[in-house]
Amino acid sequence: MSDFGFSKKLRLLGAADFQPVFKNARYKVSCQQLLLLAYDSDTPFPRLGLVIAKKNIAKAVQRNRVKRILRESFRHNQSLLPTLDIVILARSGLGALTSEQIRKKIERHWVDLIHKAGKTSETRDNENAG
RNA sequence: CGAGUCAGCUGGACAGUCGCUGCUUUGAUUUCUUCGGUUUGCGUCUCUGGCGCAUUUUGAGGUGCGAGGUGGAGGAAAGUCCGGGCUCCAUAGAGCAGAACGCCAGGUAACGCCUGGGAGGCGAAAGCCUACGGAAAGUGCAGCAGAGAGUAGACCGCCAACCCCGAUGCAAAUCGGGCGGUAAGGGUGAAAGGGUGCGGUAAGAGCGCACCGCGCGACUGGCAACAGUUCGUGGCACGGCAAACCCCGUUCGGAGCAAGACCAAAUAGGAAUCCAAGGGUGUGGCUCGCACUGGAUUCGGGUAGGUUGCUUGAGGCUGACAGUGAUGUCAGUCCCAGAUGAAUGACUGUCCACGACAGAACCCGGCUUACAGGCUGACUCAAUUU
RNA sequence: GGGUCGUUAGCUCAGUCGGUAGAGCAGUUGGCUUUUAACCAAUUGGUCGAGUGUUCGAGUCACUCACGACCCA
Repeated sequence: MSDFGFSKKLRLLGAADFQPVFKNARYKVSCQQLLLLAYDSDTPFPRLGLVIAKKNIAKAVQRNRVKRILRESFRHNQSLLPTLDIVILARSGLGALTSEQIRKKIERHWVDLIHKAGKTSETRDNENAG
């Protein structure tokens, strides 16, 4: 397996994978058009799930475009990410942005997520040690 | 040249790197799993053998993994407006109700679609548009305005012949009034009960006649709708609205792949058979019919999730033949998305006309709506310009 | 994906059989009251979601489109 693949192992499949992330969303990163939720994964690699509601992005072409950009960005940056189950929710207005704008937004969110996960894991390690 | 009409095609191209997914070939025999053989041991029985359990080894297949090959959104995939296939409800049947359609003929699996023809309308033409059956079966509707709105109607106007009264007059007659006559003109309205002309008359009027229009009948042509420089006949009797009810003809059972089938954690709400009642439910109502609720007896049911349905089909392409055409028949050839938290993309480079609307979700046939541009063919030409 | 329904004043809703679109609340003005609220009176405000058609005339009838809501494993 290369460092840039995106097989079914790296996706969240079914409600069983999604529910823990929604219920105990330890890490949250958001902006006006995007919301990222994440929780520690059971697997030794990060996993991605997308929730793109028809209500928020009406046209199928726009929904497909957004999903492709988000998946592609995850695929390229997966080796940098901590081992989390990540759910990305689209909010209304995302479909109006250009592909370049969405790519920049999600890359900024990856960085934020790495920082947050790093800090909390440190504090947790300290608690465990003490 | 330019303007326009119709029909059809196309919907950025090429190269490299990375990525997703179906199918297929192949590798390693690492994960899980199904079926079969083999070795050894134990148990058991109807004991030269069979069966069961464990174990050894091996073959075939599935699944996951690696590598290679190959396929991977649309003309509208959309809206869900119609029609089918398919699936379940009884095998989808009978009557009523309801709905849809509606010039004629043909095509089709079927249609509200398509083709050809007719009629009416628009245009200079090519051509385009039309829910286009019946108002001489019935019931209705038409506010306001207007005298009158449907087997008509005297507001203004026109007339004063006939009849009656009065005045003048010898009388003829004239004037005024009454009883009236009149649908040509004005006015109202969306709509006022054929049109034009001549005759006729007190003034008028299909009252009469001619022509036009209309109705009915015949004849001719056409499968028919319908048409006619045809003939006869009727003074016209028959105004509009059925996207008002309705009548006539034709068609239609209901629901949908989230249909349905299979495997099945959890949980216990059960399932099958028999019996009684005819209340409740079912994908519109009633009848028939089916299932459930109730009681008894006997043992298995099926939510999350998964698998399947799932792509070879009224299929595409090419040719021949039949037909004005839609289309059909025959022959050859091809396999052309099948995802399921949901694939067909990202980046880089080059080129040009600098890329619109937009993403399959069971599958087809249509219709409708959205759409940057580009290409091809056929046809028309009034005015203007050359 | 499939099915069902809705759109009328700033808001919540009427509008039967086609004939000049109403009610309540809100707003504005005036009155009452020392003032506000309440009350009383008057008044403003509508391309009837968009377009096309039928009709003399459409909120209403028909068709096309847009937007919104709900249901089905």
